[in-house]
Amino acid sequence: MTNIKEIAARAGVSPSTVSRVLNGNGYVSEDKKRRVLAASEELDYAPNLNAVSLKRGATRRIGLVAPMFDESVQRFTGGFVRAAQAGGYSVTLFITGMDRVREREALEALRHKQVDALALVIFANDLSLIESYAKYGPIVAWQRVVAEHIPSVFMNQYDGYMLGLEHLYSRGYRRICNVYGSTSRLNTVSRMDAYRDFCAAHGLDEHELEHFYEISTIEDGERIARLWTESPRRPDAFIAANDYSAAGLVAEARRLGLSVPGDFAVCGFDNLEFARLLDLTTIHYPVDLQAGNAFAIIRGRIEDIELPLRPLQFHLVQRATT
Amino acid sequence: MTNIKEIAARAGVSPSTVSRVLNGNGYVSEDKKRRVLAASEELDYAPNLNAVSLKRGATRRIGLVAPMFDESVQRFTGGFVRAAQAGGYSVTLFITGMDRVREREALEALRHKQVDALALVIFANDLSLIESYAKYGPIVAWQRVVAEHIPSVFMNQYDGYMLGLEHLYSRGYRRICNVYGSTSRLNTVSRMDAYRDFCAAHGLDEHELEHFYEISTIEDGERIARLWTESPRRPDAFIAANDYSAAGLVAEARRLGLSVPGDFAVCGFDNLEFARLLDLTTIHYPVDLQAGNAFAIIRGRIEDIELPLRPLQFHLVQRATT
DNA sequence: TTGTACGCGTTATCAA
DNA sequence: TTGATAACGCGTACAA
Repeated sequence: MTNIKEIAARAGVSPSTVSRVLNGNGYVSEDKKRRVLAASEELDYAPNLNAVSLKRGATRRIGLVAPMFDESVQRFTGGFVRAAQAGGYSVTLFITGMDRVREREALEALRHKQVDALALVIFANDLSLIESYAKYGPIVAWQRVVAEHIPSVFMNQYDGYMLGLEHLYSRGYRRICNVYGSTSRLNTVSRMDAYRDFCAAHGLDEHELEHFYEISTIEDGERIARLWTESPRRPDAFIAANDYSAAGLVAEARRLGLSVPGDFAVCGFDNLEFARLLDLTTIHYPVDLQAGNAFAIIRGRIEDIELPLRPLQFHLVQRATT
Repeated sequence: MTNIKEIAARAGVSPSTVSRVLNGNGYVSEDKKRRVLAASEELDYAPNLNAVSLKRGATRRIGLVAPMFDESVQRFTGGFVRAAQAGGYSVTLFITGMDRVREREALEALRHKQVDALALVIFANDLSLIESYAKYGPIVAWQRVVAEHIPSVFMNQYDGYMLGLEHLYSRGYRRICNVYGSTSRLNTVSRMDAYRDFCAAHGLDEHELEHFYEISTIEDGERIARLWTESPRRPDAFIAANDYSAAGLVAEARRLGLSVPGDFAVCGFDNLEFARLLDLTTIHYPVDLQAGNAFAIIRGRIEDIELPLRPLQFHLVQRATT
C-alpha cells in the first residue's frame, strides 16, 4: 500500500527523516515532525512489518507448539498469549497432533526466522532433535525435560501428588488406589516416588492394592469404576493422574448408583472446569503462571535481560468427593 | 545466518539460479541443480521467510481473533489451525478479552501486513470499525453478522433450538422454560423466534412461564436451579442457550437432591465435553467444520479461487436429562 | 539455460 | 538536524 517513501515525498523530507519521526530516534525539527505526522495520517500509513522484521532480523513473534487442544493446553495457551501480547510479542500456533513431521515444521519455522523462539507444550520428537534447533533461537518446554539448552517450566508433581495423598490420609482413607498416567512420563515417575514415600511415612503397604497404569481418558475412569464393583479387594479411595479419568470414575460411579465418597473417595488432578460441576476434589496448579514464566524465560533470552520468575505452588481444592 | 548469495558462491552459480532451483521455477541444468542442492545442504540453508514475505507481499499467515478461550472457542481454534496448516498457512493468535483496544491491535496487524487475513470469533468493536479494515484483507467471522464484506460461518440457531424444543415436546414436556443468553445477540433473537413458532405450532401459550435472559455461566444455571425450588409456577423442562448454564442447572439440582429429569428436564446447547460427564442432553453442531469453512472462505479470497464449503447441521444428542 | 540488476519497505551509517 | 546510500534476503524481468 502506501510506503515510507510516499509520505516522505508528501511531507517534503527524506525517507530517513520519516523513519526517525515514526520511531522516535534521533533529532528531528518540530516543524518536520509535524509535517511527517500529518502526511502519514493523511495517507493512512502503516509500516510494513515484514520489512521491519527483515531489517531487524527479528519478528517479535513466538511459536507455540502443542499436540492438541484440551483444557490444560488451552489454559497454557491463553496465559502464554496474554503474557506475550502484554510484552509486545505475538504468538503463532502450531498444532501437531503428536505428529513428528508436523512438529518438525514448527521447528523449521524457527530456523526460517518466521518466529524468534518456540514454546513447546508437549513434543513427540526425540529430545536430541529438539535440542539441535536450539541454536536458531530460544526454546522452552512446559513438559518436564532435562536438557541443557531447553529450559522447562514444569512443576514437580511429587509435591502436588503428595498433597492429594496426605489429604486422603487425613480424611481417614487407608486403602488408596493410584490411577497413574503414562509410565514413560517423568511426571508419573514422580508420582510413584511420592506414593512410595507416603506409604513409608505412614507405615502402609504399598503393594496391598493393585494400581492402574497408562490411564488418561474419561472412558478409562469409567472402566475403573465398573471394575471396582467386581473387585475382591476394594480400595476406599482413588487418586488420579488427571481430572479426566477422575471425572469418568465419579460419573460412572454415580450412574451405577454408588456413592462418592460413601463407597469410595476420588481425588483428581488439574482442577479443570468440569471438576467443579462434579464436585470433584482435585489438585490445582497455576498453569497461567507457568505460561507467564515460559514467556519470561523466552523474552529474557531474546532481549538478553534477567526477568524474574513467579514461584509456583500446588493447591488442594477440596470438594465433595473426599 | 547463511543466505542465498553464499550458497550461490559455493555452488559456483548466480543467486537467481539458486532461487530457481529452490522454488522449482524456470529451467536449470541438472548439473547446477545438483550443485545448488548440495551447497544448500552443506551450509544448512533455510530461506528467510521475512524476505520472502516482503518480496511476495503476502505472509501465508492468518490472524485468529478470540475474546478468550472457553471450550467452544478452543474447538474453533483447533479446527481452524488444523485446516490452515493443511493448506500451508500458519495462524497467529490474538486474545482480546473483549477489550476493544486489544481487538484493534489485531485489526492493525492486518493493516501492517503481519497477517494476510483475519478470522474473528467474537468481536467487541462496532461492526462499522471491523468493516473499515476489510480493505486490507479478507475478514471472516464466526459470530453471526450481517455485513457485505464480512462473511460469517454462523449457523442459524433457529434450527438447532427448534430441534431441542421438539425433542422436549416429544418427550411429553409442555411447560418449557427458556434460558436465553444475551438478548443483543442475533442468535438469541433466532431462538426467541423458534420458541414463538414452536408454541404456535403446538398451541402452547408462550407467556405462561417466565423465561430467563442474559444467562451464560455455570453460576447462572445454579441460581436458576435454586429459584426453581421456590417457584410457584414450576416449569417441567429447561432449554438453555449453552451447556455452561445447563450444566450448572443440572449440577445444582442434583446437589439439592432433585431428580433430573424427574423434577425437570434440561436440554443444553453446544455439546461440550462435560455434557457427557453430566449425561446432559444437548444440541451438537460441527464447530470444526465451521472453522474449516472459515478457512476455506479466507483462502478462496486470498488465492482468488472457488473453494467448496461443507454443509453444516445441528444434531440432537440425547442423554439422561430429558 | 544463465546471470545482472532492480525492487520489495525499512533502518542505520555516514557525511554534510 | 538532515539526506544520500547501503543493506537486510529474496524473486524476477530482462538481456544474453
